[in-house]
Amino acid sequence: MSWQIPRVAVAVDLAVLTVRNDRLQILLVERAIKPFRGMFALPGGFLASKEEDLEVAAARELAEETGLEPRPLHLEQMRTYGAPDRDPRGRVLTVCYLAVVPNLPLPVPGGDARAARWTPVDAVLNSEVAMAFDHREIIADAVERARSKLEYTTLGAAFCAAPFTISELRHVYETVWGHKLDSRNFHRKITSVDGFLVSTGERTKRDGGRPAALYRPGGARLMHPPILRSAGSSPWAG
Amino acid sequence: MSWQIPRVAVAVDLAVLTVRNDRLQILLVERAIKPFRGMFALPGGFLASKEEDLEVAAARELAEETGLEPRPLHLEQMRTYGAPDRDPRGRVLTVCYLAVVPNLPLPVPGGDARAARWTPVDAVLNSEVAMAFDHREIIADAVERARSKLEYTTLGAAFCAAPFTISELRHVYETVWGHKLDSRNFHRKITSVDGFLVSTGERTKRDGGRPAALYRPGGARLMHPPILRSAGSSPWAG
DNA sequence: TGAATAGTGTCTATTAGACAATATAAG
DNA sequence: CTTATATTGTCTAATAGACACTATTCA
Repeated sequence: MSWQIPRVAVAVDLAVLTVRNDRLQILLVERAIKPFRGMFALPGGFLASKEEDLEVAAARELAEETGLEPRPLHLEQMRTYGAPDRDPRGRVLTVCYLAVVPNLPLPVPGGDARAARWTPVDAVLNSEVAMAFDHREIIADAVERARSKLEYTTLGAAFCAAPFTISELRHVYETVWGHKLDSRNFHRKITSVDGFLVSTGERTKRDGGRPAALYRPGGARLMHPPILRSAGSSPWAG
Repeated sequence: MSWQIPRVAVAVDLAVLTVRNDRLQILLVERAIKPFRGMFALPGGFLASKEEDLEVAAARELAEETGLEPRPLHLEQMRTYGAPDRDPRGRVLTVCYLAVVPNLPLPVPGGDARAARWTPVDAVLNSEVAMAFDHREIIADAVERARSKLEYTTLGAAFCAAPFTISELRHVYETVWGHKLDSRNFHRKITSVDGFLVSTGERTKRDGGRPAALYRPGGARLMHPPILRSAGSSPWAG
């Protein structure tokens, strides 16, 4: 079976999203080598060996390129990009993964990690950042996937470091969707979804204002019925 | 860039779904060659050349293996499967596509087409059919994807040959979801979604019963708000 | 006390689901 | 007419969204 079958290089790329400074941001690396040198790209790389599993490669790249540990709360395969001309070096298929992480300290360049930086997705989608390959379209897909999944899954919790408050979770929704939500209706809705949040019994110590209850993610992955983003929202002011 | 990068064989597989004889069915081919010979598999195959686009390969395989023409109303990339041991011949990555087609005449084997047959997905998922590779899991993913997409997209129309009636569309929903829907509420809901259906002005000639209005698919791809499958349904009797 | 944030209660417009009633065909 | 299917209408329970109000902290 190995005679005339074409074999292609396979890469794994990561769209790592977080909410940081009131903006949805994505982790980018500056390319140090030739095609698109000096431009920005998604962290990723070729399979380490012919036997490496895709998910393993994705987790490895995330750690290698960014120093991010422990593993993200959420890592899912998104889509495979395979246009014949997407890489000037030749045919490269890239299997893209969507990762969602809390607002972590910026990884320090050096060592194994390349220079990785958080960049607001708006800047990328508005073409204010020079992107390598077809990575701008990939990022657009990733953002839309994340926005959509907030509606009907518990993905939002993956943006929050546990334990977190309902306000923090709402802030994630508002930032990713780009518009304000009513805090009281959001509170009622979220707490009514079975298995989304588990109360820790603890409360925040605030500097003014009533302390908020702290939660960690529950086991539920799907939210039913969903929170739909289109209806009943005020325009974003932040 | 071509020195130590591992290169792998890339295949494209198709999960082609239709509604036929009141059941959700999938197109399978019987394997004529060695790994898993005599077992059933999804139609598909390796990239024809190192330059072939993935979507093009998917469309080509569909025509080649099944004789199905013209192209399906719906063809979308679903997921890439890449477990290192999923193919005993060596590392093979398969990019899977979900296709949805109307109830077409069974393709005739012979010529370019291999022996392809429609098989109820229940039989596959209940392990009543011997499946090659990891194709049973792929089919489970495809079925879940289709069930889910009926909720919030206009995918259901892709199961119907235009022009079609609202009853035919409802029958698709009932068959894919496995439970009855209220015909009157369904009618009201579907016709209220802007761009889902376009009336042709024609009506069916029935053999008893009021003639039904005929529609063709509108341009809309998303349905908002969605029709959720969990709520308010009577158990399936057919 | 006042400012700030968390959380609960209430009202209303909309929607989903059950189901009655009417419309239009074939025998 | 009866049977069969399509389509419209009506009622009701549940839900989403707006928003008043209470609760609990800090200064």
